[in-house]
Amino acid sequence: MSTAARREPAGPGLRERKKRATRTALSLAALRLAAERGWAAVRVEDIAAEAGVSPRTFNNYFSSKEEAVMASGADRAERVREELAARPPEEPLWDALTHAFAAALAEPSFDPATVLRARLALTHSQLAAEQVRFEARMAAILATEIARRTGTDAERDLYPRLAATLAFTTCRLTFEHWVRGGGDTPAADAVRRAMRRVRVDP
Amino acid sequence: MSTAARREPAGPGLRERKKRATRTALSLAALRLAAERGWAAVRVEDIAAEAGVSPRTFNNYFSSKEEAVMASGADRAERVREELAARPPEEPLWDALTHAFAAALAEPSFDPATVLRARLALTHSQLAAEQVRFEARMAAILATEIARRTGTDAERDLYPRLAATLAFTTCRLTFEHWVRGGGDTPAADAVRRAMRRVRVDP
DNA sequence: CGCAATTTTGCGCACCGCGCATCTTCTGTA
DNA sequence: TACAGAAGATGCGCGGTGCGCAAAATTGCG
Repeated sequence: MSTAARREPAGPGLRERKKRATRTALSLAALRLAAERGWAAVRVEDIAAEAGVSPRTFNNYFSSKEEAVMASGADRAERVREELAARPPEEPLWDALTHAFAAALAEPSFDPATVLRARLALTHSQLAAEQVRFEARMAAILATEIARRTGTDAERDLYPRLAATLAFTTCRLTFEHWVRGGGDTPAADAVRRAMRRVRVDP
Repeated sequence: MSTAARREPAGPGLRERKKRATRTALSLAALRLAAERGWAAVRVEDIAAEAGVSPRTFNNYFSSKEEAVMASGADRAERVREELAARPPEEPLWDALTHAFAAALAEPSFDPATVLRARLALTHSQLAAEQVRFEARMAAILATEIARRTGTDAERDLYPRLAATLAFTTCRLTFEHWVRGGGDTPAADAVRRAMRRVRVDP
């Protein structure tokens, strides 16, 4: 590569990159081990070994293995936020949400890990609970985006959080149903269809 | 009381009654201790002592303190199911759900423990997750009731579970919002208003 | 009363979450 | 480049948890 480093005014340094790498490594390791040998047979020690860090380090990133597994869904949730922000402001909110959630499940970048997480959540309610806990954090972020769009207050008004949470819940239930059904048709279509049947008025 | 025991053909015997008593005692003890000294300062050992049983017995009923706290909401959830079953069959589903959930929060039998659980769930996301896990079980039951009403299949169709879960979620978010706001107006009214803004078509 | 079924309890073990001290690695500056 | 301070990784240890197992206590029934 050329001698001159590119100008990256706020580019994350090595430290930050390593941190992110370790985090995703731990999360994916947890997911892989769970898929291989079953959730009950996965110990924190195993996850740490799989990711090449000490067991103590695991707890610097996650405070439970449940948290570790579900954290790998952050990318998808982040993409929902981006897609929503990219929708035209005059578009009705629920339509925009429908597009955003469907886009996050669209084909080209579809992540098979999402199916694994859904399968695990279906069979282990503790993981399902952790998934919802994770979604609640994402919904809070999405709520601020919704509040900005609709001119409401994410703190004082019920609407933004309600719309965000119901959208997440609809998407999750639809996806679970899609997984249960075998997943032959595109998941995004199923989500679009389900979202159209749900309405949340301001 | 009269010497002759009443005829209770399927009435729960002493054994079953004691079991239920122990279960609710443990659950309420957990809730009381959490309200008194804060969730972090409650150990399983304390809950067991408060309920007058051995620590080992606690785990015969609940596999975590989180589960114990939220289990005391079972009565309310059961009441929702009963109220829904009591609604006229020709009533639109979502209206029936609205009435059922509002009735479960109606004044005369309003249980202050519900507010305590909501407060705890607001400040401790682990408890919120457990609350959702609990609601998921209740939603599955409610879904069969909905399936019967709407002539759908609780297993194969998405609709019953979706409607049940969205109703529970709407009710929970509204109640949390109500608690956050101080809770001066009747909670049932807030739930009714929120439910009217949400629609789930079959 | 006495037996069978069920529940409670004590004990023990593997695992977990995390505070603390220490060591290693990275980053900004001269 | 050299270096000092910052930040992350690691080892250690402790209190707490979840649960299997077997003995003891309690309840139901004839």
